[in-house]
Amino acid sequence: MSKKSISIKDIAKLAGVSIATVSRVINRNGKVAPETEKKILQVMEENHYVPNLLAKGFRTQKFTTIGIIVPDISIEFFSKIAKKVQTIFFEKGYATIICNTNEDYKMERQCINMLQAQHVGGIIHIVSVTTEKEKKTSIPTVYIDREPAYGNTKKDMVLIESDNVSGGYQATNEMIKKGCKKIICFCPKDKGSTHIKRWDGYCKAMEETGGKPRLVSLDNVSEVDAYEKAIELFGKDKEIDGVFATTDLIAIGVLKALKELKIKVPSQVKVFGYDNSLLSEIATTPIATVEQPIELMSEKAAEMLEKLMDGERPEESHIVVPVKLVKRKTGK
Amino acid sequence: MSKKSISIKDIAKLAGVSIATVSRVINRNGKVAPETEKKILQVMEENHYVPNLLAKGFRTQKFTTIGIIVPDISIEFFSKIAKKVQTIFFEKGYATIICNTNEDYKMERQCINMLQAQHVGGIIHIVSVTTEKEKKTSIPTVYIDREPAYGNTKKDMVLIESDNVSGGYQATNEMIKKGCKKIICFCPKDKGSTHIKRWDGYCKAMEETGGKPRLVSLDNVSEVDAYEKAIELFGKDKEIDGVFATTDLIAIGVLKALKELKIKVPSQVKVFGYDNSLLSEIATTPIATVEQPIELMSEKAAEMLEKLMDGERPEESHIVVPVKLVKRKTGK
DNA sequence: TTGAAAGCGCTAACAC
DNA sequence: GTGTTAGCGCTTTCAA
Repeated sequence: MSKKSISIKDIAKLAGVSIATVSRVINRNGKVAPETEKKILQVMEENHYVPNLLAKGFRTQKFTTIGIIVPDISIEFFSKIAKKVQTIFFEKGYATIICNTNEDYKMERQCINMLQAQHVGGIIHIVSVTTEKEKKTSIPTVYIDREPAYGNTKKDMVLIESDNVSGGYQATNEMIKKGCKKIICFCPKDKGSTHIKRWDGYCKAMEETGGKPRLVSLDNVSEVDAYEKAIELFGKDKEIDGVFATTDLIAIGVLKALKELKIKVPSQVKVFGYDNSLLSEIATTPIATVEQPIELMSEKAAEMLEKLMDGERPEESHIVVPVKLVKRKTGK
Repeated sequence: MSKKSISIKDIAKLAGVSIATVSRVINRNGKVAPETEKKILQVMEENHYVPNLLAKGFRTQKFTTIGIIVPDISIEFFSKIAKKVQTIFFEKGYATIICNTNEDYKMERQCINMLQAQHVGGIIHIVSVTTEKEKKTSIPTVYIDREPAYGNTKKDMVLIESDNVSGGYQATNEMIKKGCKKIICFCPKDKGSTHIKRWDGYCKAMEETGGKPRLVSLDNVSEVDAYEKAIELFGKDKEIDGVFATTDLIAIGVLKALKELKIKVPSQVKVFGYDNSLLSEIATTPIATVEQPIELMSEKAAEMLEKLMDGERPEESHIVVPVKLVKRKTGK
């Protein structure tokens, strides 16, 4: 295969110095005579020398690789988190390994093992909905978004999430303010902690205003299921004038059903989604939605992970960042 | 930080054998007495021993990590490629490092350096539009989708792409068959080789049928620019009855403009996008589009990369896979 | 069938 | 300022 890459030893020989001196130049520690340094740098340049990070991490036991585990990289919200986290760590000189679990706990376990074998310094983890109950590694880990199942022992778990309860609450309240009398929540309840929290927020808003929470329970997060259940529901119940969907994709499904039933949005029925995805923005009928501060969440997570990797016990282990309503001006 | 992880030496001591024997068990080579093996396996199990892949790769110079470089992981097409490639290699026991370049050649160069320093065995690379002219590494690399700038020396470059020319051609022809007389192409021409090829396909179809190719040149791939240019164009030219957009997002922008101008799709104007993204599927007016075989492209790429890593010179270094039209039934 | 030992590229402690 | 050297976890000859 491609010729063996050139090592510190080769550089030392070519520059006529010892490997220790070359090492000093690479790491900019210890004293080195200016002309020696210049010479070494020149040789490194000429030979396109790239230090072997494997050997370095191996030697120092300092690992400059970070693992990111997501349930599905092709979902906008997760890919944005991964992108941001990666960018942050890249700037700090870390490599990042992004892993997909496809929402499968077996894949998840394998990912963790693999990351452990690769000796990553830390992990940013968005758990899959089928995640296992026990913590499976001693590698410093920060969870984002979804709450791991073993979360009852909160102390030893760092979680960054947005305020899902508040998101559900605010969205629902906004519709109530706009005059909605009968608001339904479309939610896949067994698809992770976040949906449940959004549902809780919805319930809170409803109950505060004397309304009765109503759930359309979905089997998955596709727009198809939402569409079908919406067709059925709106076919028989003409009083509904608001829908809170716990994610944008669901809102899109509902929207399609409403369009087909010739029910006008938002004049007859208001629809709220969740995530401020590209979808919600560019849908021909744009949908109001709840935006999670992805950048902030990623920054917090990176910050916490760095602390963990430095051996610090963070004072707060559960950070909840605020969400923001995104209203849209729509035609009809 | 987390306690030092347990090494082969610890296992050897606990099992009362030498590290060489443990190594043999791990790698299933060399002869080991059954009971010795059993004992060792038991000790490994009890202590949750995970072999240090860093040390292993370091020692053997066999690297079981693959790098994937994409211009923007938050774009559906790229994230799907990354997901598929990662899944394929995961099953073969490789770890994958996914890197974002944000379409920036400086980031790209850094990514390559980093992957080289991490001693990845191979790279799957979707170049950024600002990519540099020279090949920058001797690591086995397979390009997907976009053609690198130094592609004139095709021999030493492996590229997997879908048939963009044919995609443009087929989409345009489809509209011509449906009776369109004046078809316009919306295309960001300086945004990579793929758009240019789609434009070429469009031109071919137009010229074959005696039509004149017309270009609306976009500054970027956002739907905003497409929207604005469409508003202007359709405001003054009422004869246009077809649009070929070189990506779905652009089609969405055009669609918005048409809706605002109360021009009916597809009865008055037909719109074709590209990529069969979720967007095109669930847009309230679904758009016809061209689908690239993402899975197939990923599989081919993985296959070629494995060959390169094994030191084989592949017989064909430029693979073009076919695309498929996705027509939609629409309301109006 | 098993063990001893060299060495992969690098850093850091120590000697000069 | 610079060189020598041990050793990180592992594989792989070579001997026993």
